[in-house]
Amino acid sequence: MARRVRRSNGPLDLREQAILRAVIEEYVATATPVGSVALVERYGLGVSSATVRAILAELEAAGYLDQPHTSAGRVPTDHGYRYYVSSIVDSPPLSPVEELMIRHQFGQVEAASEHWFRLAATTLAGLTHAAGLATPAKPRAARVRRVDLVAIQDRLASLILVLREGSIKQILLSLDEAADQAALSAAAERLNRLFTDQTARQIDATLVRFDPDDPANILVRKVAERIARSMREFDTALIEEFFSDGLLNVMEAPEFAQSDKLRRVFSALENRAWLGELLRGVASSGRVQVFIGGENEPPEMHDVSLVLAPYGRPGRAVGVVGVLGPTRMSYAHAIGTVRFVGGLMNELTDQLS
Amino acid sequence: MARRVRRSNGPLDLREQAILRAVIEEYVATATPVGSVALVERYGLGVSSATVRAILAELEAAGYLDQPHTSAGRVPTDHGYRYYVSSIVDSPPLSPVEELMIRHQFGQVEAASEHWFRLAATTLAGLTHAAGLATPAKPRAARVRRVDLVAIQDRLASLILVLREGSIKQILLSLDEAADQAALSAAAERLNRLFTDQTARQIDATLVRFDPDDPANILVRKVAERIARSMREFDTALIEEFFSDGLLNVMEAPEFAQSDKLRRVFSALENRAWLGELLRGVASSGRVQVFIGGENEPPEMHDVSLVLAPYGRPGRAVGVVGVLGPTRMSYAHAIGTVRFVGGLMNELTDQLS
DNA sequence: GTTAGCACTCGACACGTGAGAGTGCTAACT
DNA sequence: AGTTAGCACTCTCACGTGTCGAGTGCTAAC
Repeated sequence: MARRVRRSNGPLDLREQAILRAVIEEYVATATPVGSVALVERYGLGVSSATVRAILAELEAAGYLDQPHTSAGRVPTDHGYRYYVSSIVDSPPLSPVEELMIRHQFGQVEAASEHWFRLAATTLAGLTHAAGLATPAKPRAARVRRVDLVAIQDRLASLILVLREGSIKQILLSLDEAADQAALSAAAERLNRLFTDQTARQIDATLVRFDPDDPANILVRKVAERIARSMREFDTALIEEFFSDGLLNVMEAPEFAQSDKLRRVFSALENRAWLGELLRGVASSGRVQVFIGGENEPPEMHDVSLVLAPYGRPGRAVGVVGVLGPTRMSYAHAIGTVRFVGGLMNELTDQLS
Repeated sequence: MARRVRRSNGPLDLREQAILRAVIEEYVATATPVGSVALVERYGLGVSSATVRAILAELEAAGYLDQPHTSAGRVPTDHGYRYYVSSIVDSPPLSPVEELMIRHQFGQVEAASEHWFRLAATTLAGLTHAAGLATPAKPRAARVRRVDLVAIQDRLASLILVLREGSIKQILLSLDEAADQAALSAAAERLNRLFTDQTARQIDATLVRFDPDDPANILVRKVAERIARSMREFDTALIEEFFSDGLLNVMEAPEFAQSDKLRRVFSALENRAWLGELLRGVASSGRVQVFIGGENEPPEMHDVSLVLAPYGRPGRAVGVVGVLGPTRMSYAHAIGTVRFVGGLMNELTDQLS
């Protein structure tokens, strides 16, 4: 008699929490539905399997767990994972050893900032055994750091445009009339004097005041217009670049062993609109965020989770690093790792102005 | 009576060739072992299935075909594919429509040469429904095109090194003593005067003649050494970068549907030593090359084939583009496409000096 | 409120069977 | 001599069946 019935849908009591955690951890480790007996055996809960069964039934009724079929163990739902994740906001950080290893890897890469974000993705992939994701830090509005012009042929020049925050663009220019390296260098010098630290909008404003009849302005104007155009493109792009590594790690998870689910996930990643919106949200939130299975809008992403952290300087230049893994993922570890790598990227980008 | 027996292991006669081709084309199309009946039905060979069977048995004995089990149809061996490939050296080129599409795509990319090779990989992946591969054109010995120094903080500067053939490196420099932008610009100017078009070796030679006691030389020397070091690293790297796209296309092939073979292929691609050697060979061969299944040394690559073409200028700067697909691949189409894209990359890199 | 006991459910696995595809061989035909 | 129809044979694959075991929910006793 006296069957346990949840008195309310209020917060879970301590024992329920413990069992939910145990189910999730066991399931994350084994990838098979977990039953009441295994639970009491491996987690020393101090009660019998029958009691655990009663609680499992409650947790299922409350939507935290699910049962693939009548006589199978329980599996966490997205809702269950969400509860679990919110209970570990203050997750244990990485071990000092791991931190040192990561810092060492970044030390190797010779301060080539345009490669940092790739390295972040690779590192995250290695540490979490999931896919690592990263975008470069993208300023809200690009500013010129340095302009250079190199002669290639008579009427062909290479424009090298270095933006603040370390992005470099190389653009081929075809000129209206021949110009030697000296002329190009002079033009570049003038461009630097005029436009260093300026945004596309500011360049446009300056150009308006140019004397259209002065022949000395022709080359400079042409290049400046090209620069402004390139910067406008850069500004309007949602994500300039997007790097992922270790997608193969995810393939190893048994839930993706054979189905083509994973392939759909990969294609969905090409959907820049959704991803861009997501990343933008994370970037402006300023903290680590977790998106679990069905919480992701595209149906293809319902079987995977994302753990994302922003880095950079809010309002100036921001990027995102994170991991993508199966919903059945070690969130505590993933969150700790992503948080640390995000912090490291903060430090690194701080060095660059 | 009078069972057909191959009189010699000389070249195949016309009918045998036709049947071998038919088997391969049918198998490439259907991915299932092909039997004698299907063959006469779909390829109007003008003989009965019994005759075809006799010939199939011969081709099998000669090593061109294989039988998964007694009562299955035939499947081409690597040897069979090799024969087929060598019989289509003068493969039909792409259709004009396809060529136009490709050119159009490259037209879109705004002459940013460091992205061309990626685009080549992406294009190849799309056209062949296999994985596209590409390396950037890598000069035998890097030469300086342009050096630039940008102040970041008091003792921190960004060195921007543009190499010929379009490669750009950004390197963070920590200075021994503070230097403002003017000082850095002056140093950069001097570096450009001294070292434009020089190799790492030539820079080293020039530095030896520097007066070690002249304080004006300190900054220039430090930067020059860093430049030379970076260029030496660049020179010794087998493949600077290696880009692949569309690995997912290969996943769609039924032979890789579930097994983890493909994962091993992916890992094998990380084996830079083998791949570097292979690419180097292709680059110096000057023509499209095909590597079929077991012809690849690493055992993980025994189920895939590579079609690779070099581009660039022999002796100066060369790169490789190509595709990776299942052994059961449409070689004629792949070869035609790879050849065309390789030629296009030739045109494009020719523009840059 | 907890626990032992028990009937019940359902997937996983092994096994057996039949259909179908494709072969090699033989004997007759051109 | 080369080609073809016919046929027995082999092997895979799909399907249905039966058994096993894990895990459950329920009930009655503690």
